[in-house]
Amino acid sequence: MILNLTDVSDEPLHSQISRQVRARILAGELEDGESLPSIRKLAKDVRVSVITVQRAYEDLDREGLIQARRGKGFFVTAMSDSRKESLARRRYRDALRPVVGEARAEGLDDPQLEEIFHSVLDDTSASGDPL
Amino acid sequence: MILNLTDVSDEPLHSQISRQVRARILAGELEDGESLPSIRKLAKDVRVSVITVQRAYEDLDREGLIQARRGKGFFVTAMSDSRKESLARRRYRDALRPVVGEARAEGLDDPQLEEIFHSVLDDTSASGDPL
Amino acid sequence: MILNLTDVSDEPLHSQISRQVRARILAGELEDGESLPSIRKLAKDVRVSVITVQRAYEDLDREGLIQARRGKGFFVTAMSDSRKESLARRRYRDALRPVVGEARAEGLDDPQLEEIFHSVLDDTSASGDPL
Amino acid sequence: MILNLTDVSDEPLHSQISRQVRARILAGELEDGESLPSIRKLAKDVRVSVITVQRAYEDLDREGLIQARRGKGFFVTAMSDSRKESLARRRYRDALRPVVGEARAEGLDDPQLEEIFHSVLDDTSASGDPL
DNA sequence: GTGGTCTAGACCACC
DNA sequence: GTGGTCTAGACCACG
Repeated sequence: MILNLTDVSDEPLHSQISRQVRARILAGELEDGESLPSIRKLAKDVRVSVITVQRAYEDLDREGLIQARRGKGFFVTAMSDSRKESLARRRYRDALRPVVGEARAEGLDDPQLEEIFHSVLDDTSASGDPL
Repeated sequence: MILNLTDVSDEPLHSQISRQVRARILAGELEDGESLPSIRKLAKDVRVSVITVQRAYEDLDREGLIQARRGKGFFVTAMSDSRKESLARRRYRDALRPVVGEARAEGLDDPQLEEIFHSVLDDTSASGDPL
Repeated sequence: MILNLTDVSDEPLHSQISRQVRARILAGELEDGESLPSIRKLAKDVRVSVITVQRAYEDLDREGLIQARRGKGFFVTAMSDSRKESLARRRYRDALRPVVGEARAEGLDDPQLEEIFHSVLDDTSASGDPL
Repeated sequence: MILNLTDVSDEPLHSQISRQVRARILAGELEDGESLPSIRKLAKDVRVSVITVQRAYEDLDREGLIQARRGKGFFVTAMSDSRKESLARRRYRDALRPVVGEARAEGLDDPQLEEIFHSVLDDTSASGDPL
């Protein structure tokens, strides 16, 4: 598995890992029941400590997106597409709320918020994987 | 000055302070040239360490929103309304980009992103100060 | 023999096997002297490794519930009903003690412990095989 | 804070720690808002690694029993007594269910389950802190 | 081979 | 001082 990691970010490494794996699961790029790379293998591949990958997987496990099977490794939890979409929507909504709230507090009104939202949609629509 | 601060949050205290002061400046609630509470007074009012307020003011100073006058304290930088709006727009845009990027990576398409964006606009429009 | 096994559980597979076989022996569902499925057959039936079944049988052997006869496989040890009951009581008691101890440490008093105990008895009395 | 830890148990150290701290919180022995020993201090006191204590606190934090305050340490979350009791009841109930289920599967009937339950209550009622 | 736990030691941001 | 993150290396149970 290929991940884009950087240590010049505020975001902890384990969070970068879990975020990117989560995106692939929710987007359906990883099939239900598909096995994830083992902790050790992924750690080696992306050049981080075993524990860092472990924390990332732990987080996804707690979210219910992946499951550890004894002695076999981690596997993508079976979920309906609508369940995946629902999770993605909730995450997006939760992330959006404070952004909109702060922009409003800084004096922007709804038409402005909309206009800029659309320009961001357009700017980024054609780009490759943004993670 | 009244600020809503909490120490059970991921956001550092100094950042909570600078964010709320910044919002008032950009929203025009603090007049150009108006003096800000002294570091010591604000620290006392909001019950945080002097150094925490200092750090918040430093951040705003670096952004150019406030200016220190030797021996007299900090003052709101004179800025045109369009300049303020431009700053707010840029901040909003920069905050929005990764949120939209991640939601797209998780499989949401533009109509979904729009729909949820509007529902967030509606949900939060009538609320009080969201900071 | 039909067993309910899952590898997404904290309980090791071999322990799930030995637990379910043990229950059938103590409940009298397996006759004294009855032969158990061979290690290989059971492993095939329930889709686990031979070594996993082996380990389960070893545990039961050590407990004296089953006995290996050279070249013939494993057989249920002959035991009186009262002996079986006594073993079941002891296991239950040993499992109960820490549960009660922890609940007490968390502030529950005896009437509460009793009330919840009875509600659990009622809740689960009509259920099917709980293993 | 004094904790009873043993490394000859199946239970991981961090779980022993969180379990004992949890019991004190739910039993009301630690007041709302009271500060817990710092991770480093407790680690030193009970002679385990800093990380082991950190995991224990992390678990309690996720359960909502304690909260980290930036730069100040961990504090007991304010909770009503009924909330505490409710949490203790749920934990007890969840722990009880599989114990009763297994005993039933091993052939014990309700009068037997009750009788032994009461004998366990009596046996352990006068004992000191069982953790 | 797999994940789970624990260790010692380090650096960072925050207060 | 505090907690948060990361590292390298170890041992264990499980399959």
